[in-house]
Amino acid sequence: MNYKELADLIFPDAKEISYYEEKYPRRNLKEGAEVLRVAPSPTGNVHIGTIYQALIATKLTKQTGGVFFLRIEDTDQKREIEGGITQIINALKEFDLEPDEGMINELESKGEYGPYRQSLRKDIYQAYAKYMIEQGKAYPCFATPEELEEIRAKQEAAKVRTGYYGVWAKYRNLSLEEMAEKIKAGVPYIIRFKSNGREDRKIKHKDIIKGNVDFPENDQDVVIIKSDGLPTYHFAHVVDDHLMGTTIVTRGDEWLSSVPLHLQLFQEIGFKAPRYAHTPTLLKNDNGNKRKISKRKDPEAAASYYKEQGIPSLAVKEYLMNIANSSFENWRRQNKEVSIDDFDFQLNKMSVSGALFDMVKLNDVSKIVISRYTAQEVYDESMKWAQKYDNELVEMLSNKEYSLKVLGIERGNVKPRKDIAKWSDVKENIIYMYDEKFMNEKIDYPYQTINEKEEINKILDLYIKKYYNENDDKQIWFDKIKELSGELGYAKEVKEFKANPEMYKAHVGDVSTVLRVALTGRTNTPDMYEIMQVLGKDSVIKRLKKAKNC
RNA sequence: GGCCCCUUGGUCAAGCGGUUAAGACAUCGCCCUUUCACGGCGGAGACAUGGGUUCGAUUCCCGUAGGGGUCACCA
Repeated sequence: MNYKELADLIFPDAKEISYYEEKYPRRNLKEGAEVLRVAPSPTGNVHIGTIYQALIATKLTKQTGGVFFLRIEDTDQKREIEGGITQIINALKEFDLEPDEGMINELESKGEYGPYRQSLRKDIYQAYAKYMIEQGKAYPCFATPEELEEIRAKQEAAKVRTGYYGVWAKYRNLSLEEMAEKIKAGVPYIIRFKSNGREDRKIKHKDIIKGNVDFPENDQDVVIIKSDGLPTYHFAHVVDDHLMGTTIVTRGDEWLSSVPLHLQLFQEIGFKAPRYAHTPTLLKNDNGNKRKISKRKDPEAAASYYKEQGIPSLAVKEYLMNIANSSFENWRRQNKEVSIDDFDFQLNKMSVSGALFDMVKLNDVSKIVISRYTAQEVYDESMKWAQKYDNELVEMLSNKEYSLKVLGIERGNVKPRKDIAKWSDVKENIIYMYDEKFMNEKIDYPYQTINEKEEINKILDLYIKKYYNENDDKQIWFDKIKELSGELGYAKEVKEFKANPEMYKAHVGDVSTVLRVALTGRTNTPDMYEIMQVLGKDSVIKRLKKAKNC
């Protein structure tokens, strides 16, 4: 019995690896072009970290003329959920991060290096596992879960490292005949890597983000093919990223500690290893402690959360880009109108430590992003959001022509309004502009300085009868409010009032506030002149009268 | 516990042996001839800690503390 015969016994039908090496030739890309991928598992809610990785990958591949592909890592069938792949694809689409290659639905893919779904690549992994066995670099292991548990218990008692390595690897040194015999007898087994590493030797790794990191060599005989015939992550990573021509592996830094294993695997199987970039984890503040954003506990971990909240995906992307390269912020301020694609992203400028995901800052980014939208865009996006989450808003917006005017207030000028951070803010921001809402509601008018009913009515009356004219331009309109103020004993200028407070009842600002509150039911609104223009004469009069009669 | 990573204001962060230690968000004050949202100006606020190395350390080295990750037939 030799290695070849053992390999044939275990994988009788597996092809030679030369078949796959020819089928998936090295990519022919121009110098400097990078190939990156995002490789999520279809386990449910898409994690915001996946979006983060995809953002980085698209930036880098677009900048270098490379390829960005999506690979589905579904080798753990227990954790898989139905429709998981579709969710991932849709999430990437939502954020406008569509891959050049990869799965396009649950079963099909585009690109020459597929399948891009690991469970569909079983024969490929087995061919390479067979090759490893032929080389004497992998072997069948017959340890049962109980045996493994026993080994662990002994190791813990002896206070040594746990794991399947060295003298603890009890099936590693079985003779080939013994192995064959057990297999023929039907004893269950899995395939393990036969590590030649030594824990007392160091390997050096240069990570694009983390820099130089030294580790002890890997000496664990890790499982490469599980009992269901599918590979573990480690083996799939090595085979796939080799075959698919990945040049830079970006992944969360929870993977950093398996770099020694992966490098060793690449070397032993005879592939050139990719470069690695381990990205810092997105953290959140949990009662004063930082911790990883968790899919289970934190709603904001789900990529879908932002859509539900009505935060534009572009805002999320800009925020993430901010975390990735802090110079983005400065660049953005100087390049307000151009696409995020034009920003020159640098992997090696990423921070090495994890960043707290800051919703407040996201909010700010989002306000700026939305402030650049036209009224039409705000309308379309709000409507799209409302149709899913807020019927009342749909109802309001269905008066399109009017809504466009409302949303257009103080928009599109040099200093656009920045009061909407998410589409769910829209309703509250504009609801008072709709007569069918405003006129039928009981309004608590929050008058400020001037708050006696009689005085208020005097102002409103005089304004309606003598001063209000819907055709006035802004200057005249305001001059009239000043005159009205003067007529009733209020200072026409605030400064004037401050200089001689005893001479006046109050000032023009206070009078304006009365009008504002009467008109809108609130003290804080956008520019009152524009509001009155949008409302139109009938509505203005109606509203002032309603306030009077309250 | 072993191994590995990290540590600049409340948060994100520039910095890469000599700086008045940038900037953004948040916060506070003032201004922007009516509020708000903007915008402008300004304030408060930081190099975890102890040793080295050096003429000089936020920056380099070592220790300590704190935080994080990882040690599966999960990824």
